[in-house]
Amino acid sequence: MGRRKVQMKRIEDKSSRQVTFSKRRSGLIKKARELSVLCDVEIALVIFSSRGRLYEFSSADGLTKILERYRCHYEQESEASKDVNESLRSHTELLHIVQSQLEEPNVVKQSVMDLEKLEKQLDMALSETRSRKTQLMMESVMTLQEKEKLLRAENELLEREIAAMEKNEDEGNEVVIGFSNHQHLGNLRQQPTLSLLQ
Amino acid sequence: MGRRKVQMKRIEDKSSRQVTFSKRRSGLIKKARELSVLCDVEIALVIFSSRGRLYEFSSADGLTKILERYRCHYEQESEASKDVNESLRSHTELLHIVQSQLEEPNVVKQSVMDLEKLEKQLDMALSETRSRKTQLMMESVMTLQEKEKLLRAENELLEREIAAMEKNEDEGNEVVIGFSNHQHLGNLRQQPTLSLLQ
DNA sequence: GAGGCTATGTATAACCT
DNA sequence: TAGGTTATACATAGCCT
Repeated sequence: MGRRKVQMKRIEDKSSRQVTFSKRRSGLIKKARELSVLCDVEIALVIFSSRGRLYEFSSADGLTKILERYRCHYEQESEASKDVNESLRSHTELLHIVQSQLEEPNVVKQSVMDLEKLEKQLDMALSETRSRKTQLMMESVMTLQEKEKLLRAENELLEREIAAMEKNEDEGNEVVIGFSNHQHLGNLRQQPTLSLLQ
Repeated sequence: MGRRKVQMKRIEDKSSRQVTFSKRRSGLIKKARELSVLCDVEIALVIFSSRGRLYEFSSADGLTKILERYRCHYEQESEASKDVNESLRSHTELLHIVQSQLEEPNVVKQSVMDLEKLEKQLDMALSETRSRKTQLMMESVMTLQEKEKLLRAENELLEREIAAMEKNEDEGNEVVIGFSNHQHLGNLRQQPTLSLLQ
């Protein structure tokens, strides 16, 4: 879109990066606005410059309201909104189902009782997923606490050994404490960091 | 950008609006991604289709960063759950409206649109509460992981000292390795176990 | 409805002031 | 550092399958 094709990687030159940021930012916001107008959809766009300055576009009041909370602490919230959206997705999907049910002409006659039933089912599915997530996290925490305990134990053992060695040093004796098991937790070291929470 | 210049107003034809939405949406997300990469900035883009489906782009940062930044949002939790209750009430109310006006297609459609809006609000409130809980748990996990790291570091240090002592033993030399800092993580021991997850 | 095609309108990279 | 110009690369409107 310019004199030359540009590689899709961070622009190293600070000056051109700044210029590109300024130009493309306004371009992006313009396009966001166009999309929201042309297609009558709600859009929220948040851009944090590397210096922490916030630029945003929002077509919806609701989203603006949420984004306002982000404004006070700048960079913090781009991530948060992602998380929210993630949680949001499943529920939105369910809403979509409800919606399509409502829009189907033959289903319009469906009673609200049925709709409420459907919603209850959807809610159940949701809370199931939610509690599963919670469970995974709890397990992760428990495992980590267990690890901590083991590491502390090992640590204590090692310190005792050192203390014993020091003592023997002082007394001019040989070290007699065995070293056979201060590595008994070695396998722990090989375990990759838990990633249940991604 | 196409065969003809397009007026900046809502596209009335439903079909072309849908097509345009699809095409421009992907274009917008592509550009958002490019901007985040080229200029190394954080971007969050959220798009709700008129049917309530969510599309998003987010230049994601590390988990740790998210947690660090999320702390300031704690106060808003109670507010969020309040919103939830409020929205739930309105939601039920809307369902009743739908029920009472099932015979009138036009009104139903309008109510559905209202419902959709309300659902979105509800959804956001819910998500916020949910993600608040998630954040707390994740923070706990992160803290524990940090602890683990420190303990491992301490452990390694202790083992090195022992190895050094052993070596000196074998060579009949005195122990010369200092013990001044193998306790530098001692304060960690005094910290009570986190109990954020109760 | 999703993809592919092309003519055409836009965005923008490199310059310039 | 910002804003204007121009040559190009890119996005996409209208069509078709």
